[in-house]
Amino acid sequence: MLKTPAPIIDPFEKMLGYHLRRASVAVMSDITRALGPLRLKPADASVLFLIASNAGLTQSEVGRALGILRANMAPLTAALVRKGLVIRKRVDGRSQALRLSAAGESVCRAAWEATLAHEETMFGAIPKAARRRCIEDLRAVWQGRGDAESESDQLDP
Amino acid sequence: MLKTPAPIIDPFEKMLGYHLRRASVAVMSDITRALGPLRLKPADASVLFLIASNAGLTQSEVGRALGILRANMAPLTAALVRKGLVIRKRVDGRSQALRLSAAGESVCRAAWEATLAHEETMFGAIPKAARRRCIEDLRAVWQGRGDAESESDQLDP
DNA sequence: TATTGTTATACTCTATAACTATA
DNA sequence: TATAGTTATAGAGTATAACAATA
Repeated sequence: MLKTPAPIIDPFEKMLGYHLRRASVAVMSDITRALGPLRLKPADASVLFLIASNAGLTQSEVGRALGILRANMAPLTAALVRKGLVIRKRVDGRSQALRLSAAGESVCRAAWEATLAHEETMFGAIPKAARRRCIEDLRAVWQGRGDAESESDQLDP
Repeated sequence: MLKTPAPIIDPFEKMLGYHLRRASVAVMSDITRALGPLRLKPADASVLFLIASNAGLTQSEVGRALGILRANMAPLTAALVRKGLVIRKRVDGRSQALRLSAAGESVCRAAWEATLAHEETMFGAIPKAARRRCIEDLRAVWQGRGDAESESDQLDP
């Protein structure tokens, strides 16, 4: 008889929170890798995607929609401007409207392709209908205010 | 006519990865709050849960099962031992078998209750069957090796 | 030669506080 | 008085490298 290592009992078998966390870590790791060649981090790409769909949003509005604090939006946005991907325009004396430059549009399209490919890599095995249901359930989870830090202004209000 | 702020278009509507991330952040925030009174962080609780179900696992085995690096398991375990929740026993000259102390059992039970309550708070609106399917899909996502760092030894092999 | 446990350390993310200038 | 943007900084969490002791 071969001494096989005792199988580990999994106490997390029925915990959605645990699997959510592990999956999120794996997904973040893969999307980071996928965006690497474009010199974008996931947060950068999310900002590009959002202002591509909503030209003219201010920095604060973008931050609120994405759950990124103003204090962290400042250097993030500054870096995108410095790279020539995003254009800032004072609209109000204190607010900055954001839009993509031509280069930004191009990089944004590439990032979008990479993201779609990444989604297929990670979730391709999940039937589309199940994926859609999962998305709606998860949206309810994070929009349902388990959050404290949200100042009440998010996507899809 | 009242000037209503233009509704924001959501480019992440069909992205499972994005919703996974947002939900995970909300869930981590809430479980951190729920475990706070027990002076446990989520990683601490996950270690307690695992060795409660598998007394005698070594530090490295626990780390591999939970996706925590050996280098980070060392101070984490040391803190649990210092608090009197976990007992270390040299089993091999280099390996340490871990088990819960009586106090550890008690705190672990309380943490388990808190976690179940947290799961109901966060996911109570999702029907059990859908929750179960979601868990299985997510398990496949993170066990499916989108991961690089995993040294191939995880729960439920 | 590979593994365990450990220390030290670096890096990224996220959070808080404080400030200014506008509204 | 509240908001936008900014800076500085602190704190988690996670990562790598190196080492001693053991298998």
